[in-house]
Amino acid sequence: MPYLLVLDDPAHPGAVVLQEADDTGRPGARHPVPAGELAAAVTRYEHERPRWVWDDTARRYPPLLAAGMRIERCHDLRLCHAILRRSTLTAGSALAAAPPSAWDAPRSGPPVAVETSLFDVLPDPGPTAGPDPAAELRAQLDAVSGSAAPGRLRLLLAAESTGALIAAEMQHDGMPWSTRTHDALLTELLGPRPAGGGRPARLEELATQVRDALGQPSLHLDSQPDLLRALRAAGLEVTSTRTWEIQALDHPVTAPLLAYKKLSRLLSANGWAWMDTWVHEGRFHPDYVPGGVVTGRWATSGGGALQLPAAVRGAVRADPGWRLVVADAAQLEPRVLAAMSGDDAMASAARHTDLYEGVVDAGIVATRKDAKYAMLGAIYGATTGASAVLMPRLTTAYPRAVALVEQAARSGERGEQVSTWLGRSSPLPGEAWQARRRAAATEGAGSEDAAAARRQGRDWGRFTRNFVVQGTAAEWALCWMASLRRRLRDIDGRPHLVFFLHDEVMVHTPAHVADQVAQAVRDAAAEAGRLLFGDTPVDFALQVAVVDSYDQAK
DNA sequence: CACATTGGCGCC
DNA sequence: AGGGCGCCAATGTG
Repeated sequence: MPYLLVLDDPAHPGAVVLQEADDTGRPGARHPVPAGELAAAVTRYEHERPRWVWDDTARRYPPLLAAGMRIERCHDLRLCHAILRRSTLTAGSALAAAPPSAWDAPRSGPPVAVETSLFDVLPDPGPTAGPDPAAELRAQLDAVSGSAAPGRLRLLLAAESTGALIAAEMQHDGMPWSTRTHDALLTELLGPRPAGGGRPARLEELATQVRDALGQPSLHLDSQPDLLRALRAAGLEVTSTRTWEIQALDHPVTAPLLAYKKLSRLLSANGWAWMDTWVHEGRFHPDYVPGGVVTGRWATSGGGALQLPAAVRGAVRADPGWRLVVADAAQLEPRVLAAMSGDDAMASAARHTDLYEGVVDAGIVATRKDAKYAMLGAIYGATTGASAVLMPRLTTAYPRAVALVEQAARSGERGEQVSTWLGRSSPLPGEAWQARRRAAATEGAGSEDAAAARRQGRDWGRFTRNFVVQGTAAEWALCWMASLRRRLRDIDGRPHLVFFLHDEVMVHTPAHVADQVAQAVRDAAAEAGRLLFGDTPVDFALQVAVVDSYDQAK
C-alpha cells in the first residue's frame, strides 16, 4: 500500500474514505471511516507505513496531533502541486497544461489553535482544497514519472511534504519559552511593564532626552515625518530617520535617539503584548508556512518566529532536566554552490570547518572578511563596493561556481526561469516586466524604456542568481531536518524538533540523551549531502551546541 | 470606516 | 553592497 488517500465523504459530513493507491496512483480498496474515528483509523493503518495523501497538511494534521498521533510520511497535494505546476522539468505534463484550479489556491483557513487543551475536540477541516484528490495524485505522479529528472522531483516532493509534517508538529509542540525570563529581560532594558500599556519608563526618559537635544518639547517621536522635520529644523542634514543616517551625525541627539529606536522596536515587536499573544503555558507556537517563499524557504504567519531578535533569545529555555541542541549549517549557501557546480577548488575550501578561512588559506583573498564579502557578492549579485572589487579573484579561483551563478543571472535577465538542484523553478517575471521589455525592443537602445528595461533585467537577474543557491540550500535543509526527525524517533525520551530557521535547527531533548541527539544532527547533515549530491567532496559543516537557553548557542 | 502601502528594521 | 522574508506603526486611499 504505497499511498493512502484521505478523502472527504460527501454523503456523510465529517466522515472520510481512506482510498488505497499503487505507486502510479491507480486506486485500490476503499475503507470508509465514520465521523470522529479518523484518528483511530490512522493509528491502525500507520503500522503499514503508507504515504498518507491529503489536500493540505496544515489543516489535516493538527487534529491528529491534538489526538496524540504522529505519522511518518505524507504527500501534501497542495504543496506538491505548486512545485510541479511551475517546474520546468514537468512543463510538458498534463498537470502543467491544465487551467488553474482550486489546487493553485494558497493555504486555506487559519491554523488550528493549539494553545489550550480545553478545545481538543477534533475540528472539522472543512471542504477539500481540490475537487478530486485521487485524480490530482495520479496527475502529479504522471508528471513526475514523465519528467526529465523523476528521482530529483520525488526527493523534492517527499522533502517538502515531510517539512509540512514537521511544521505542524513544531507548532503543536511549541518552543520552550520562559515568560519569566522574557519579562525580566524587558524590565531590565525598558523598565517595568506599564500598567495601562503606556510607554515604559526607560523609553520615556530617552524620549525626553531626544526632545531636549532637539529643542522640541512636544515632539511625537513615533511619527517618522515629525521626527524628520525636527531633525532638519535642528540643522541636521538627514533625508530619512534611518539608523545609519542618525549614526553618522555628531550631535547630542544621536545616542538617545538610537537607543530609543532600538528599544521601541523591541517593545513593539517582541514586548509584553507579543508575549501575551504568542506564548501560552511556557510554549511559543509560531505558525510556520512551508513553501511560503518562492525559493522554497519557509515563511511564518504571525509571531515572527523567523525574526526572533538576539535580544530575546535568552527567554528560550529548556525545561528542567532537558537541554536544547542548537545546530546551524556553517556557510551553507557557499557549500551548496560548491556542490551544485562541482567546483573542486571550492570544495577544497569547504573542507575547512569555516569555509571562509578555507578561502583565505588557499590564498584567494587576504582576510576572512574579504572572503565572506566576495562569496556573498557572488551569490547575491553585488555590483558595487568591496564585494564587486573582489569578484575577479573569485572568478579565477572558482570558475565553475561563479559560472553557475552567472549563468543563472543571465537567464533571469532574459526573462527565463531557473531551477534549483532538485527542480523547483523560479516564477516568470510579471506582465509589467514583459511589457517594458517589449517597449524597449521597439524603441531602440537609447530610449528611456530601454534603460528601465536593462535595470529591471539586472534586478531580475540578481533574483534568479540567488534563487538557485538559496532554493537548493532550502532543499538541503529540508532533507537535513527530515533525516533528523527520523533519527530522533529512535532515541529515548522523545527528543523533538522545536525550531527551524533556514539553516538552523533546535531540538528539545532530555538531558541524558543530548549527546545522542547532537550526533544525530551531524549524521543527518551528512545524509542530506549524500541525498542531494551523491558522493560530493563537499563537507556540510555544522556548529552544534548543547545548551540550556538559546542565547548560549554561539 | 476598513484596507493597502510605506518606512524602518529584525532575521537568514 | 547584493538575494529572500514578516511585522509594526504611521500614513494614504477608497
